[in-house]
Amino acid sequence: MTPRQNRNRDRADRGIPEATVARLPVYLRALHGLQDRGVATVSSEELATAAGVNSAKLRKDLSHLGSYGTRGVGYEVEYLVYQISRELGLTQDWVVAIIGVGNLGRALAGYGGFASRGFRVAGLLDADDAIVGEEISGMAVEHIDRLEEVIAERSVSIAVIATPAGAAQGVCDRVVAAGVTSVLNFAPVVLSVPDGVDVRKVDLSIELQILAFHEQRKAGGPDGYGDGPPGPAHYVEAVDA
Amino acid sequence: MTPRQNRNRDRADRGIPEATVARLPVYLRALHGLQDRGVATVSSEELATAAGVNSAKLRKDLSHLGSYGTRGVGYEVEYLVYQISRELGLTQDWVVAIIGVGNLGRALAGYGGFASRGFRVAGLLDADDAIVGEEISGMAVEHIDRLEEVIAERSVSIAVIATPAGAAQGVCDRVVAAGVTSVLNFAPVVLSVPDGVDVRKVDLSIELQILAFHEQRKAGGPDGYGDGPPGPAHYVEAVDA
DNA sequence: GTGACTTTGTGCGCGTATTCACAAGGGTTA
DNA sequence: TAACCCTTGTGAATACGCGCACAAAGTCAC
Ligand SMILES: NC(=O)c1ccc[n+]([C@@H]2O[C@H](COP(=O)([O-])OP(=O)(O)OC[C@H]3O[C@@H](n4cnc5c(N)ncnc54)[C@H](O)[C@@H]3O)[C@@H](O)[C@H]2O)c1
Ligand SMILES: NC(=O)c1ccc[n+]([C@@H]2O[C@H](COP(=O)([O-])OP(=O)(O)OC[C@H]3O[C@@H](n4cnc5c(N)ncnc54)[C@H](O)[C@@H]3O)[C@@H](O)[C@H]2O)c1
Repeated sequence: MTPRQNRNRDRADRGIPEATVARLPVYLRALHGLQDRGVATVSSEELATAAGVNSAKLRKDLSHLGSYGTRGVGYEVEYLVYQISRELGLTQDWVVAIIGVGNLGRALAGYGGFASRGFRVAGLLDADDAIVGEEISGMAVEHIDRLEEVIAERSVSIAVIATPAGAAQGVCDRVVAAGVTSVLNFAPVVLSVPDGVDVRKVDLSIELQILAFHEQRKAGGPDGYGDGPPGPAHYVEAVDA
Repeated sequence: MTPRQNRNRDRADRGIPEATVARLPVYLRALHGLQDRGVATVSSEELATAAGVNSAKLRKDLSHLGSYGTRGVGYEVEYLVYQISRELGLTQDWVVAIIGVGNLGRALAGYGGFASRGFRVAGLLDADDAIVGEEISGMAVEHIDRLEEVIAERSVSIAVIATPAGAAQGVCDRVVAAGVTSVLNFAPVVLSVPDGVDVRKVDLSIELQILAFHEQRKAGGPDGYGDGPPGPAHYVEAVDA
């Protein structure tokens, strides 16, 4: 009603639900797809379908950033892209270092999906002298001893850990000590970090196990095979008697 | 109280919360670590710490599988490993096919963490003739044209999609048509599948964007920089007037 | 055998997330 | 200008997950 429309970010302030934050990148991706197809305006229904969510959820998510839609019309794609990008912090570049340049590390190093979202890989570090010096995707692998220097000199703000599990906590402690407060961990270990540091993990093995659980259910469930657990003798008490 | 202890899986039947299922693999990993160190018994407190969760949550999670602890003592590591493995369906092997053998696909192909959990990679498929025939980790890459045969002949039950985004939905449709009901997707697209098919996605870019969001918050939030959006002219209405 | 001690299993209250359903708001057309 | 249509933004209801706190249940020492 007020002629002077309230400034941007109306209720955006603090407190966007974590579940919403996790979906914003999905909306953003869908919006980029619409942009590429030259679509200028999109309804919550269409965008929700493209993002694979319920349209009410989409609207509520977007409402957390402010009132950026037009009733009766929908959302302006370009504007929404900008607002979500800003909210996620993608209007600036983020400097990433990848630690552990093995099978996975080098796949990550060459991945184009990083740069296109404003994540700039500024360092590849490894402990193996046979790998140090090697050039991967136009960048030389450096020795892990230089970790602290690299982080400080290049203002690394996100560390990607792709070392074996045993080395991950040690590496994590070092990057945190060096001032990094965001870590993406691929090693199958629970990293412990001080308050104020965010860790996100990607664990393939866990994903497969979750799939296996559901797959088993579809196939008839764990009740499907009649014989009890083939465990050691002292477990029989739990079976019957 | 009943002398005849109720059969295994007391309330295990149907209905283990999804959140619990997602944590069981973490507990399992922690338990394997304890096994390697020769620990025979563990309390919920210890295991919870190792798994990075609250001990009450751990106990409640385990209670969904049945009453497998001993009050005053804790849980027998070996027995718990077996029960969780059984619940997750890891007492049998699962046959996996990896589709798209690029940077990421070949990292996955050589990953030892699969086999150690009972996931057997039985096929590597790609559309690029330059890659087909190549041997990776002791397995020859096959042409995507043979997808349906491979799935049928080797009883593939889990498909891992590591193709470019544009090809993912097409590949997904084919594996689903071929009878696969579990898909792990690395391509940055929302896959649409019929009911009864489970899709889990791993999206690095999303993880980084979530980290960026929190990183930005720590640095002072989106209110940190005073100038309004540098957007096109027709957005100024939303800025002020 | 008994009592003290330890740890499980869970009832309960709380906060968060999801979904429905609709009034309010803006565009559009005659 | 006015009536109509479409879509947003959100109140309210529901479902879900989390963690505290404690009684029940078992062990262990003596
Ligand atoms: N390859 C996959 O597909 C895959 C999948 C899921 C999880 N992972 C996990 O990702 C991690 C890396 O996997 P990978 O297959 O690339 O392993 P890898 O053995 O090929 O590579 C690990 C690299 O880390 C380096 N490294 C070891 N200790 C280090 C240290 N202290 N500092 C710096 N670098 C160090 C090694 O020299 C090696 O180059 C592992 O924890 C693995 O469990 C891998
Ligand atoms: N590399 C990474 O670190 C990384 C990280 C996150 C996500 N991803 C995603 O994973 C996917 C694969 O990434 P990548 O870096 O390995 O890409 P890539 O280009 O190196 O490999 C893709 C492979 O898929 C094959 N392919 C293309 N169309 C196919 C089809 N219809 N059927 C079968 N195979 C086909 C190509 O021949 C190629 O070998 C992409 O969607 C990418 O966005 C990759």
